[in-house]
Amino acid sequence: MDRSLIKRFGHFLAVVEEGHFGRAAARLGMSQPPLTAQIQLLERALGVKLLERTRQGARPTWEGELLLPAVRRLEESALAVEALAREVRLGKRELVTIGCITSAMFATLPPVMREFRRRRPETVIAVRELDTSDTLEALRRGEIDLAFARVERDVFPIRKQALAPDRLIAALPEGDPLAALPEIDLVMFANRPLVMLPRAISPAYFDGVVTACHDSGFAPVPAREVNSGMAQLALVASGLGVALVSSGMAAFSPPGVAFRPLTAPVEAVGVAVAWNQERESALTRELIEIAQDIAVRPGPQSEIS
Amino acid sequence: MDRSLIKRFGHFLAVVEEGHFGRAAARLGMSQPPLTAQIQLLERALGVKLLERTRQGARPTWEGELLLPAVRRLEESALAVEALAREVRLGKRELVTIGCITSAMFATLPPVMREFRRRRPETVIAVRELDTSDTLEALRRGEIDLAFARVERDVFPIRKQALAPDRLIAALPEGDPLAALPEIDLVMFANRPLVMLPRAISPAYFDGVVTACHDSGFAPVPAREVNSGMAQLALVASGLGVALVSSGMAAFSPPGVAFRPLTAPVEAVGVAVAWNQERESALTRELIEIAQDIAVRPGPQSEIS
DNA sequence: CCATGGTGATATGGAAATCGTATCGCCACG
DNA sequence: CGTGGCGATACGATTTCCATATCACCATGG
Repeated sequence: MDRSLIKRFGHFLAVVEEGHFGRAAARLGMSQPPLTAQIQLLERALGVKLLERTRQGARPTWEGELLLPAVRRLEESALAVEALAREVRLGKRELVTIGCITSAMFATLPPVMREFRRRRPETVIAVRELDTSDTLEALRRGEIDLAFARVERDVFPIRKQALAPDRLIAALPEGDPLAALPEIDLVMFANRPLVMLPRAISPAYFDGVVTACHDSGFAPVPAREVNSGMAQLALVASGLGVALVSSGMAAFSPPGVAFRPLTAPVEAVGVAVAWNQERESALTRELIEIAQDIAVRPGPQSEIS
Repeated sequence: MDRSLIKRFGHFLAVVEEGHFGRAAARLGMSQPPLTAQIQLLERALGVKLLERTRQGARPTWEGELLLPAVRRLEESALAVEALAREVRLGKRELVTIGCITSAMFATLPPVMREFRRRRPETVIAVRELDTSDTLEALRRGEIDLAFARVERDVFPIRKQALAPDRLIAALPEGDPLAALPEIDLVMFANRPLVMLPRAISPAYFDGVVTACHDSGFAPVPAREVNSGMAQLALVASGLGVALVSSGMAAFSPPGVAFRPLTAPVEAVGVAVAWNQERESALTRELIEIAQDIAVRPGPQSEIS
């Protein structure tokens, strides 16, 4: 979208709230004719008639009503940015914060935490469950010091160290005929709705799934998008589709979901330890070392059985 | 805020993502000098320096980093409006968005989803995993239409209908001596570090835990705080403490965690269905009715066995 | 030490966008 | 039927934003 339009959504909101072009114009500190013109430009750009002009003033059309909540959220987002900028304009304890994706929560994280606590019992560790893209963002901002996530490559200033390879497995609703099989040929998913995480959350996961499907000769049929691995499995449990998930998710054994290996194993980007090289500290270096040591010689806890 | 600024946030994002004014300008279809000028105007308007210019390019300042999440949300809001306008232009599609806390993801949600899908197969349902406080916020903002969360009471405009009572159970690291017991007397937790969710995330949970401990004659010894139920269990699995969790969390069977009932049952605020009465629709009313019907006569899926 | 190249910044003129003002078209209402 | 109030059109003025030319600075390599 041409971002110039965003300004005009403010105009649209003003007219809706006032129910009158003249009063809305006054509120916006402009005269009525250019306001009319701006609204007309907006309607042309969107290809949607937003306002019904009547002798008694203006009110939103049905289409305008549908857009209103989203336009209000846009307005609220703008106000939130403004408020935050004001706060920023107008200010850390020996604490390490680790961000961790859900699928690594019980395989990668616990052994690292135990070893670190053994070495430095006095250091406080906070854990935040985040998705991969959120971990990158949080690392950049310094909200977390370290992350266990599916980071594919270094992106300055974020560095990563791969810990172990991973693979995708199939998740189906219990009772699904395919669940009777010991393993799944991916081509069986060709006509099934596939519940996926958006690419923005984990590009490595998303691209891996799309590639695997294409390699099996079909394009994935996207079902609903969700915002977390748990929501993804919940939709599978609800019978709304099947999914490809990283093997770590099987650790949760959620009710209503059956996991099956794929006949032709599909590699996935494994969990890596990631950190911000511009915010490196002795603590983070030590945690990285521990994570690497544990990856080299895994204990029983880090294996799926 | 002058809404003209919003356009410039897009410029800011482009520079952050490219790390280079020239490449960002190319991406935005403009030349580099006016982009520099626009960013400068934005910085002056906000009174905040957003970018650090170096010989290697540009990267966000600390203040810029702090604003980034809000700016990204603004961008997402703009994209959402655009996408919705496109959908509206092409013909209406019915969509319902449900927010759900993790512990209700596999007990409360799936039967409701199945029944709703049976009745209205053409309606699209989106699911978002959120914590209780986030669901209230999302309901107010209209980002979700309905929520399954531990909402204790109505807070205008949010209404809630309790679905079923719940209780707290003990979560201990496997191998912990107490895990050998069939049930736990809560007083045994008196000197153990207790991993808890912050009160902001779920006041009902937090107050329930504190009350239960006091009723057993001790004050809880707080261990680390976490941002999600999964992170909470991960810390338990890591041996960093014990926890009291809602019975729904046992559904996950995470490795390294043993669940035990409490000798004296402790009631917890149960999952409720919540909605925004100012945004009620036929679809949300139907979902509420389904949830209530299922709560009155639960099927096998909604019980912990 | 110095020349060079690449970064963002400044200067300038022109095009495009947006505005205010004047006025129009339409029609519900008295 | 006249009138007044609504939004729309027309037009010139002003502001905004752009491309281009060039500059200032400095890390880098010879």
